[in-house]
Amino acid sequence: MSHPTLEDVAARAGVSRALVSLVMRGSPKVGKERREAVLEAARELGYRPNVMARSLAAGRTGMVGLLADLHDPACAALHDGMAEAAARRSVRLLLVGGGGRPARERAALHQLLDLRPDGVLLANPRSSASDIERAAGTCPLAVVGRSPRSARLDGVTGDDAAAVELAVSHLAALGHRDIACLSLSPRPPASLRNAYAAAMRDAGLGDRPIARDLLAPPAPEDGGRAGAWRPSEPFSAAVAIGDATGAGALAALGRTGLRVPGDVSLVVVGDPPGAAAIGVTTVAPPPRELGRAAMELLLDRIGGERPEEGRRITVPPLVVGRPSTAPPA
Amino acid sequence: MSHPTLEDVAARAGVSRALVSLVMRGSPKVGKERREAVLEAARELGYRPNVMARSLAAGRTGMVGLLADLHDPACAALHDGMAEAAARRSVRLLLVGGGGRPARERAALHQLLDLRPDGVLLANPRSSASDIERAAGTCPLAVVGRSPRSARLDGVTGDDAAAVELAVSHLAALGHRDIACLSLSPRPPASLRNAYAAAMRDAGLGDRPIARDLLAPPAPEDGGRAGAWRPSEPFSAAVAIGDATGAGALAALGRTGLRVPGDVSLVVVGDPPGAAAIGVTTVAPPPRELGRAAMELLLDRIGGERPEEGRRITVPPLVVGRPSTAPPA
DNA sequence: GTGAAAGCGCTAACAT
DNA sequence: ATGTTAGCGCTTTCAC
Repeated sequence: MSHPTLEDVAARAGVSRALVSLVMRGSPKVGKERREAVLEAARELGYRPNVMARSLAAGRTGMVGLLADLHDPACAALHDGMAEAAARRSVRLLLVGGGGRPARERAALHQLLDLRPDGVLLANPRSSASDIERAAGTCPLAVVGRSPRSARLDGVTGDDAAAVELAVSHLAALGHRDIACLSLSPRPPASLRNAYAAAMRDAGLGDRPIARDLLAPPAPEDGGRAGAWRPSEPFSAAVAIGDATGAGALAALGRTGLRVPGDVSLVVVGDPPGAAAIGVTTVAPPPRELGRAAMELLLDRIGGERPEEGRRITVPPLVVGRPSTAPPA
Repeated sequence: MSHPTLEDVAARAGVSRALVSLVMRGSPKVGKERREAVLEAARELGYRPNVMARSLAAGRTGMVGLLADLHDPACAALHDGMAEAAARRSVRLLLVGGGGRPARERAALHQLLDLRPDGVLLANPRSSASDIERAAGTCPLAVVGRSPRSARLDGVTGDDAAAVELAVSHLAALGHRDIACLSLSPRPPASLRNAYAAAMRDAGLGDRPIARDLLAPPAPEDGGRAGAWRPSEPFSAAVAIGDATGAGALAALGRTGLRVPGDVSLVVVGDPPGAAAIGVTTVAPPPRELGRAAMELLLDRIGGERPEEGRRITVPPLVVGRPSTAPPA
């Protein structure tokens, strides 16, 4: 028999279906005698409860859905943290791949909600605020990675400003004094500019404007040849804000004769793909921790807490030291 | 109403439940009039069919489960290929994270099977052959990434020997003549040794033994200082077999004065984490293609095909050229 | 074409 | 402590 049912087990153990159901759910009010008989029969038959049937009857599914982009390298650690927290409360974690594009994510979200999970976790969602709010009307929901737009939603995020400060103080502690700050964004948020300036001040250093690129193009007389790029200002270390900026900074440095970390130390605020492989120091909230916190928020809500205001958790950043940082030459 | 049911829709449209069910499943034998009324009512109510109830009644869930290790960088592309093939047949793809450790994978597999998916895909499974076979007894199953032990199971894999040959011929085409071959494995499979030898012969070159390390330690008189490692044999290019070997080779080259690709070109057979970020040329089967093929195998089986012998698909390797390879100096 | 009736496998009162 | 009875929301014969 490929899929024995509760009834099969009951028949084999010589008891009623309800009794088997109680045993399977570990009810304390079943005699030791019968319990063992039931367990024995179930084992012999290779019985496994049908989650669908159970959910339908119970009105809860016992599972939490995660919508995430598998291409995000932090996704695995995020999932680990969630799985860990879920396991502690014996909740099953199911993943559907959002895949980045909003249209695909929307479809995936629907697919997830159709399963009637007890709750939903959205990792770095790209969906519209209204889609997310509609979903939240359907079942408990928490957002991780970005701040949810609606104030009623629970969310777990990192703290970019704290990360910038930490990056600067890390470099300062290493002995750097000329610490530049890079951002691809044409106008970085004031919070980040302030964080950089404040951290430099705290370290007793003077800040400079946040730049999009610290390397001036080769002078015409150089003939534009590779290797002729030079720093537009002297600096021995740089903080690149954001994954894209980090990648760009590395590429830019690669075009110069500048060695990392020999000539310049580099810290990326964020967690770009391949950071570990490339050996670049990063400052970011540990994704595992983000996941754990989000799952806990969600489980609280599933457990019955229904605060009017969404709760927000901020996970402090951590420095992951890699070979791209060293004391100045 | 948070979750309107079929009945709610029926009431609103003034028809019977069965009629709504037919419409929802796109049956052709419903009058245009009533169909539109039903669709309208469903839309107004925001009706979404309950997958659980539907599966329970229909005896199929319309979903396939994927068990994969999210930490595997190829996982995302694998999933994309599967999702693409699944979407064409309107099957939902659900992921549960195996997480590498066999115990955890075992639990995840059970969790997946408890959902009664129409089929299961195992990506690089570490589970025991007996666990896998037991699972295959439960529902259609296909293995991707490794060859399934049992001959009765469907499987999709790459072709390591072909990849080695392709790597060698790629380097030969670039103009390399001294092409070494590295493997961390103490005794690489004969198929790989032969593939390397054959490819060298085809290129009109002489092969050499596969080595675990091509860099001799510094001679004692050097005082063991970094940068003193030297090639134990002259070579201008190397093929590293396997992710771990690739990482090791890069690290080893990093300890020397040897530049990549200036002094030596490197090709990794496999797809180590961060290969793209690091800029190392790889030769491997495109993971997306592996996923697509596996899903198609599975859907055939779900569709009713039940060949006695498991079917095997081999996806040919592809060269992904990156900066670690260049013509010899 | 349309509706009524019988489950799918399980849980959760409610009896006993 | 154990069995009985209704459903959960849907699909699927089978009559009309």
